[in-house]
Amino acid sequence: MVFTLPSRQNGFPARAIVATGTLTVTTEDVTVAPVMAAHINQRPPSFLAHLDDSERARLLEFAVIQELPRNQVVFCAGDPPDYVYIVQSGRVRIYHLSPGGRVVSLWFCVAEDIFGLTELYHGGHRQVCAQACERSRVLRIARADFCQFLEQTPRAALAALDVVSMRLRGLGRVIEGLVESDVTERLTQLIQRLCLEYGRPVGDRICIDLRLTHQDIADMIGATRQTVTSTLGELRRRGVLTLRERRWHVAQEVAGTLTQPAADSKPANQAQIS
Amino acid sequence: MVFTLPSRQNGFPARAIVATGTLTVTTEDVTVAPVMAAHINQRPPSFLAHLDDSERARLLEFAVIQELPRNQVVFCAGDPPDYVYIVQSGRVRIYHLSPGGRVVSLWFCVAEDIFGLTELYHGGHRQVCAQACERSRVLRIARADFCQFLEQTPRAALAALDVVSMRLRGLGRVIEGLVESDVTERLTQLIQRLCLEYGRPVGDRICIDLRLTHQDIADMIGATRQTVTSTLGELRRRGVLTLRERRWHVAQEVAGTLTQPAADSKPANQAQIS
DNA sequence: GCAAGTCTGTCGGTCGGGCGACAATAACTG
DNA sequence: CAGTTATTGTCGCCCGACCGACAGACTTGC
Repeated sequence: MVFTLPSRQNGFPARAIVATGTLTVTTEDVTVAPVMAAHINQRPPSFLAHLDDSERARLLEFAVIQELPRNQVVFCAGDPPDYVYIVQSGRVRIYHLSPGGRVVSLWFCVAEDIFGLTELYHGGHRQVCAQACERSRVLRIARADFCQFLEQTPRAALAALDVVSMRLRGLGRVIEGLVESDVTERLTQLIQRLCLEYGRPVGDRICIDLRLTHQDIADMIGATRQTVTSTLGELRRRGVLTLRERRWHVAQEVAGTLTQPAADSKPANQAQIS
Repeated sequence: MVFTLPSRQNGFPARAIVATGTLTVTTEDVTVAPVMAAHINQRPPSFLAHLDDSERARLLEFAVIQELPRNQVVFCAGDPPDYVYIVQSGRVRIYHLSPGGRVVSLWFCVAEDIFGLTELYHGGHRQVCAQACERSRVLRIARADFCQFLEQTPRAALAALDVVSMRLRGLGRVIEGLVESDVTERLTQLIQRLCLEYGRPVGDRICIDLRLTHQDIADMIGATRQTVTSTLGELRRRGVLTLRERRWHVAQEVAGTLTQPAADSKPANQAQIS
């Protein structure tokens, strides 16, 4: 059973293995200069990582393992939110399907990430769609069970709050980028974000074990496939990006130019007291 | 002490009283045809509304009342997240200040809304700014106290989760709009959203007790002030909006066109099984 | 291993909307 | 009430990016 989306005739091709050790790099991955190395894998602790062993064991009693073939849709906007999911392996894309048929990727879930909990309470129907980017395995937990677990496990509820907060902050940044920046800048910021969250140091560079098509990237930064292609090409031509042995390298000075995660917001704009 | 932002020389002028009874309409408010009336004030229950009396009382023991003059900045991106706030009266804007000095409004907090909790745990510094749109009163709770309260009060933690989830969904929709729609559409959707969240039935129409400048609106939908002005004017000219006695009226068929809150996502895009 | 399908790369045409500028009106403030 | 400041309304220029189209490279499945 393979799903096909209206906006493109094939399924989603990205199928990297992320955040776990194994990785199969077949075509492209993104690499960054050493200046970034210190910040690599600053990926926030996942939901499961917040729990201790006994809590985790208790939660997993409710769980059912579900195998997802590539491109399998887990749920779709409008579905009743009957389950919560935790990724064991693989990668799941959370996205909107706009009325125009456009895919708008919001974020990816990798190992240990939880998804589907946003609509738990007053959510009504699902607001977003979830689809496996690659062959994946997820744990499925019934909504009622999960709610009960959260009520009995304060730390878990706070963990969930933390995860959702993190995503909220992420989307805020995306909005800021969409409003403020042009495609080149959004693309640069995306590369940096991917480095920080999914980067893995390889020699003096950082490798991202994602295999995203230009269309995937376009869906993430709100651009068209063509623009992404040409912008990527232009960055390469300008020396900002270089493509060697099918791997992307980012020039050091550019990585420096990119805004750092925490301390960037303050300096540029100072409110004046009158 | 009045704050002025670099991007505009004056402060923020919006100063409506919202969601509580009192209202001072001086210039403009938005009104919608009766078709919407059934959905008015579908504003999700606020954080405080989730709590019972004893829980609320216990929380308020930690609280300190803080009066905010108009345009007072509560916190700014980069600040340490030492407090959580609950609005008692007035209105607080949560926004990003982009490197270019642009204001990007994410959402507003009105009576009983909580804000500043997104950075409670792994947030590091504040990611967003908060500023009183008008004279407001907020309750300030120290971070440690609030954390402790959440740990001891599972329902409160879930309430917080619910509130943050709601906002997450909201931002997802905003992103979808930014990617998919042009300014006219985004503006229409904004008006509808405002009707649903802040609308108050007046006669056969619905009144929004917000006083937003075109600039405010532009900051919310990612457009320029000029474009908002002309788009608003064009909608009026096309009969979609009419400005009578300084109040906006939305034609009924247009209100019908607008996507309804819950059941809109399904019909347009159906994934095909291959 | 060949054929079908997918992805990358490139090129004009077109246009929405940003930007600067300026006038007119409305809203505050002393 | 008068002067100042904020807000609305309008215009023209111009650029970034969308859109359609197509060729070549790569991947995948039979």
